[in-house]
Amino acid sequence: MSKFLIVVVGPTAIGKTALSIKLANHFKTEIISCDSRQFFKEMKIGTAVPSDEELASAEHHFIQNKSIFENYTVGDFEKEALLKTDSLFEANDFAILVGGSGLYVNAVLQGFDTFPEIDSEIRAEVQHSYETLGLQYLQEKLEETDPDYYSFILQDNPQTLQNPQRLMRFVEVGLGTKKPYSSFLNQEKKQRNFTPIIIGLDAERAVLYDRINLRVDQMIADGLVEEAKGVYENRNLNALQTVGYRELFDYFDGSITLDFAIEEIKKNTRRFAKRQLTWFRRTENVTWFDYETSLSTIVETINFKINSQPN
RNA sequence: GGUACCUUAGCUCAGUUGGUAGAGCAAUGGACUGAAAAUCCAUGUGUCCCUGGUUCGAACCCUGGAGGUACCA
Repeated sequence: MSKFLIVVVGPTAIGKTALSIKLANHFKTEIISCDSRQFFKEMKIGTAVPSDEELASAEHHFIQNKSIFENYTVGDFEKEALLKTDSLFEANDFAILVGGSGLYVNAVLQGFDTFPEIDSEIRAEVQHSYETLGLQYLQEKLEETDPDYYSFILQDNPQTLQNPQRLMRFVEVGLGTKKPYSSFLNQEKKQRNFTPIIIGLDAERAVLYDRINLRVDQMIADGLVEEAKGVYENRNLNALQTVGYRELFDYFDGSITLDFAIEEIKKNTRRFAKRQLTWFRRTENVTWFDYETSLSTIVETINFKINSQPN
């Protein structure tokens, strides 16, 4: 029999954790978390990791297993997550993948082309050049190191030329490998030894936003301010470029009030949820459910999909 | 009850001598292959409180009404 990865996606605060635990219990299997911030053990309250009770009611992986001081990337996650699915599928026909980080879900479902490791000094150098010379430096450097890709972007997706973060990646690969970034793209597709079944959760926008606002208030009540204070001195780390922390850092700086910071956290979480929806809406083969749909309805759909698979 | 002021986008408000309206915030759509809870791009969504009138033409002027705020009773 083939192996099935049941994937639960959707915006933040929609109820993915609760559903994934029910599914794990129903299919008697374990959960792989696919959340780019819940890895970090220093960030517990602000990333809404599952509660102790939730963690006890199903086996979770990739929760609170890293430190913000590690330089953990989506490429690392891809490798580790695939090792985990392999080991789970040795004993089980099912595994659950749950998370709101679209890029990380993609990493598991499709994978990326493989790129050589880029020296951290080159990365820092590109960053520094951008900071001193501006966006134009990155655009020119891309045109120089990868003229084909530059004109492709210019024609196909010109907004990317305004995006320093993406351009820095293209340039650091170009400089670090002495080969064009695009020369690493479109390698042969990697095979996956499982069939994904993707479940999307959504709600009316007003309902979702109410849930977000309530959850932010709950995080504050649970001690998010203290948690953020504890990592304040490391605010420049990648992991801390995160909704819920940056706004509080501004409060610690004295540039905004606590009340304003909380409102900003709510607003930025709403915007984050909207970006997640944009990502998952364009993901193929997602079966969407309202967040209140019963477990039995969802399980029925999953079983139907399993049975309609050609063996 | 009287007097004054107010009523325009989801909110706060601007609106020239009368030519069917625009800012900020909020919001919405999108892109995205190792920072992704990041980063970037695009977008004004309207019974101008209602009614009748003046006018070629009313958010704007006039009548009457409704709601709100302040002060006086």
